[in-house]
Amino acid sequence: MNISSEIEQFILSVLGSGDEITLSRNELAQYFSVAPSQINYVLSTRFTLSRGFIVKSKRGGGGGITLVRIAGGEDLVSGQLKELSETDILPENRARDMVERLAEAKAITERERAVILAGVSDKALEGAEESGRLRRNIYIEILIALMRK
Amino acid sequence: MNISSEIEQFILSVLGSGDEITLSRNELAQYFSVAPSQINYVLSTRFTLSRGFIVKSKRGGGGGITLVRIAGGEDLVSGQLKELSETDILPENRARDMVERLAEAKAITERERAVILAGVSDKALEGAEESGRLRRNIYIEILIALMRK
DNA sequence: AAGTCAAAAGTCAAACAAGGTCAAACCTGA
DNA sequence: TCAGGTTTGACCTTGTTTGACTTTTGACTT
Repeated sequence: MNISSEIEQFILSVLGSGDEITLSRNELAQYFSVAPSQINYVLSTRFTLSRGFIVKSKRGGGGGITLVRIAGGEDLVSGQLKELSETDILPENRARDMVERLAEAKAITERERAVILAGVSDKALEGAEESGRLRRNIYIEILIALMRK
Repeated sequence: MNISSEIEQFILSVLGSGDEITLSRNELAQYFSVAPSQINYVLSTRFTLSRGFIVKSKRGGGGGITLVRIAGGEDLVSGQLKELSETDILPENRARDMVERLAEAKAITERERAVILAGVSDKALEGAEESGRLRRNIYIEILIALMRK
């Protein structure tokens, strides 16, 4: 496993089932012997909004970084549908984050998560023209199905 | 024996009776003194779905290639995978039948059924070239996801 | 109250570390 | 001989790690 993922796991384990944690970028970087900016990398790739986190930070003496896990909104699904109505294409990364978000919020089960991720993966769509548009279509249909259940 | 077959045998012997192995493309290539892309050749000719393997990979630092041997073909899911490995296209009505069979056998839940049907529906794939091939791809990925859970 | 400064955190691009693709060259057995 | 499988290498894409430089902020002077 790479260091970024270890740091992610570490943060998640300290967070436990809580929904907020404050940490020091420099301390964390030192603890893992990496460049401080690596912490930013971890935050921006692993603790994104679409994965259900908000990152707040303050610079200067006594500053720090706070991660907040946001509660699963009741109609995340229709929120995502609305979100999709405003774009033409859906890149794989973004789709993945959206699905993770549903899982995070317990709007879907582990298995459903795996199934949906598989269905909108680059692998599944490989060879297709305009895969971004297609992925959006597929995901929209899936969201509609979820909403009806 | 050619080098590709030797590499195949080597991988199989390391895999032994296990059903999963992770390897490094570069290391393996170096070990056999071949071009790294030869490993891709071996994977794509020897470790195919129809021979009972799925290949996953990740690029970048900490990346690697994982081979998974799929179950012998007793259960419905791997049976369907095998079935699909023998065709190029999957029309919507046939996909629907296959999904219904899974639901019938309780291999998937009601919601999973709805999600999968949505994902492989004509509606979702509307506008795509070669929707039959695409649908087959998507359904294969979904089956693989189901199998791994 | 204003100025200074060190202690945070942020940004960004380059380097590094995988794996992927594709086509040309190369074998080899009917 | 020649078609099909094999081997190689040049170039591509994605994900990670590092470091130099910038910005913000609170505490401490004056």
